Amino acid sequence: MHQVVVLALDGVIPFELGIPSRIFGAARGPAEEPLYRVVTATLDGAPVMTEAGFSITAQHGSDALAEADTVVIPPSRAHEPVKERLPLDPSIVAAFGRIPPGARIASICTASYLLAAAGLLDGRPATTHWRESENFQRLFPRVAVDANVLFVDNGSVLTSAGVASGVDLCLHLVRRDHGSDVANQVARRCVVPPWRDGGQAQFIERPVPGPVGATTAATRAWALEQLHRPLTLAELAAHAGMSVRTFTRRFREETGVTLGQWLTGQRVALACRLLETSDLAIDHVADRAGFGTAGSLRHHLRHSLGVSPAHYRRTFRTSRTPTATAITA
DNA sequence: GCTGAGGTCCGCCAGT
DNA sequence: AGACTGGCGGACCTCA
Repeated sequence: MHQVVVLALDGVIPFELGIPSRIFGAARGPAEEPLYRVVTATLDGAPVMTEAGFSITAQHGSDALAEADTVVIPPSRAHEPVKERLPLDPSIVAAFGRIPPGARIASICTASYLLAAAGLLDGRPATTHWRESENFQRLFPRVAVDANVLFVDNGSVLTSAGVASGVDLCLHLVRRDHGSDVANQVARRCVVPPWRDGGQAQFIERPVPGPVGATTAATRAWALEQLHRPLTLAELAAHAGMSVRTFTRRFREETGVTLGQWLTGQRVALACRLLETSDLAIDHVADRAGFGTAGSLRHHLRHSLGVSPAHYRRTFRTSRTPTATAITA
């Protein structure tokens, strides 16, 4: 079973600490079987004092990280030395070293400081609590900070904005692993919205070409300008100066997804932006985002976000407020 | 929801 | 020998 390890560091904030076990723990398969095992660990297995003044006793030490498929780090006081430009505590570095190479690592709120200090966010987009974004960007110029999103998914490394966006992040991971239906059920069980209303982008998915030096990066950037028209594998391979086979292989290695999945993800994101910011008819949105028909757009939007285009637009537009940025705080 | 055409993905394998 | 490339073909997916 997929194992989620929540790493509770000294001074952890109890609210965020509880989010992963609540969300992942509520995910059920067709026969009501749990889909995740969630365990909480501390660095040495000893109790830690929370930011709320009570201590918690976890049943695992950082050795549990070696068995993790997903590691979630809630915010704590542990990032304070990083803000003073001190190196990451060796015990945290050692704990990170135990995480298997294939595992995902996700931070909630200011825990993104720890991921950045460990170099996991270099050259990648990320987010953090909006009040910290300026300072974060100053400390980590190699990270592309976006304070206007609820979370950023880089495939194996994920960051979320303040506090409750941890819920959105965990729901996103459930959706990624098991689809919208399971994620929506979790949301219903936990009485939270399956996706968040708000005056800012709901999420971004691999928004920029991947690692620096990636050989398909220029072609991906080029493709982003051409989303409105049909793009074929052969055409993109030719643009990259590779055979179709090599391009397919490189693309998978560099992005973690296939070309088709990536294109669909980018087109869904573009359609969402058009739905949010324009009054274009649905079939015009479909056309501009490169979906052949409105039916195709509907299919993909429902698959990715669990809602229809009209529903998405209605929710987003009616909830927009001038103080929207405060919603993620 | 079904269907057929065309596109995509990826294991396999030979060539460099 | 080992790494990389690219063609082939069958399974699978997407779209209208």
